[in-house]
Amino acid sequence: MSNFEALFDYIQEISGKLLSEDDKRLLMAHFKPKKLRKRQYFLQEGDVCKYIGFIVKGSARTFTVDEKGHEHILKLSLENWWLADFESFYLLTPSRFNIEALEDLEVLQSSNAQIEDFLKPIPAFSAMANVISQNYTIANQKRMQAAMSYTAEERYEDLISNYPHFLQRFPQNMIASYLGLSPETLSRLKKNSFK
Amino acid sequence: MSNFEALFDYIQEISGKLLSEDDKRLLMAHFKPKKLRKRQYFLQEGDVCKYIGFIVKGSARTFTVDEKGHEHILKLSLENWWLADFESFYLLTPSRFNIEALEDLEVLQSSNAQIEDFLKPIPAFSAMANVISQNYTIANQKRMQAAMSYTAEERYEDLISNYPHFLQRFPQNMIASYLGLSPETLSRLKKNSFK
DNA sequence: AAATACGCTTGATGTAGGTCAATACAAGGT
DNA sequence: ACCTTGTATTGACCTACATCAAGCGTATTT
Repeated sequence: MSNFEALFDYIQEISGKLLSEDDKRLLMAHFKPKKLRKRQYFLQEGDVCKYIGFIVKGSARTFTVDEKGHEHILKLSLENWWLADFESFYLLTPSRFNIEALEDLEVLQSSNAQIEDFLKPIPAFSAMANVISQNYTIANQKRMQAAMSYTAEERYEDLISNYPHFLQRFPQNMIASYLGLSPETLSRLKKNSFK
Repeated sequence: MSNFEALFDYIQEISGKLLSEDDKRLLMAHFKPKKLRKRQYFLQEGDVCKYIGFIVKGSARTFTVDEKGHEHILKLSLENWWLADFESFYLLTPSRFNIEALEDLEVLQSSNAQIEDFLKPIPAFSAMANVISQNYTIANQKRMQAAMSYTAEERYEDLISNYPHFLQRFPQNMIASYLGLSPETLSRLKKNSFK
């Protein structure tokens, strides 16, 4: 038995609507619990992202590998976040991203086709989908602006104030990559900001 | 009389659905034509973005000004694109962005409240909204990845292949800012890639 | 038609942050 | 308990790109 309550609570909170017992049954029938151990991949570059996952427990990173072999983390994800490469998921194209568990991971996953099945019948779910897509658009806009206008130090301070728990959950080299910095630079930057 | 046909065509093409005559009347009643001359602002930093605009003719830039007074262009927009700071528009918070006409601009604009009025009644419109939000998410993901993983030159080549018409419509210094480069760097970069 | 502003290029110089390498320590696996 | 692997720090050096400044051609403005 897996924790569907986390998913139900999440949908109800984000959408501001209640789920009926039928809704819940429908969700339980279409979302499958899946466990990944640390280091396992939820998605590998080149594969189509067939599933979207809701994180019940654990953490993950979404990253690319460039031609020089360097990794770039685009997203760090925790409990109550969705896990997917949306481009690949929506368009069914091969993904350029890897998604890897950073801690043992429990997700509830569902396929593109199945999601369509309850977008219409469950009003709370489609309301949630709309809110999320708004939030994503906003977050992306902010992140893009930060990447363009802020210095490394400002971006780090931004992270501290917006996602303070990241510092506890993710090692510093992951944070550095997420900020677009080398681990050395982040280390130095922290030292200087403390004097 | 203004060109609503462009808007109708756009909605129908993106959504894959037809608009009824009633739909069209509803849209015409709620979207108002607005003209801006080159250099005029569609949105100013600090104001709430009350309107979303559909560009019928012309072009615009969305940019921020940092504390050193430097401008950073986040978006360049042309015909058949939507114009808004979605964060401000959705949440009704003061915007950090400016949106300025780069050429004489004709838009069809509507307020947040009015948009809600036809999200439900016009199926083609809500289908379009969903597709657009998907496209935005995808485009943002790509852009973020490009900003993190690519060099200046790669980003420029990316732009050439994805938006070749940008080079005709926007001056080079705007392109540079959009790519996160100084105008001098872009100029040099072009010279080198031609040998 | 003159005056002004704007956009592009080129050169000289500056700097934020990357790369490489060494060390130290903590954590997991067997 | 040992060995391996991952993570953080620090120093020396490097590079991509920014900044500053000057010159030039082409639009705009008056």
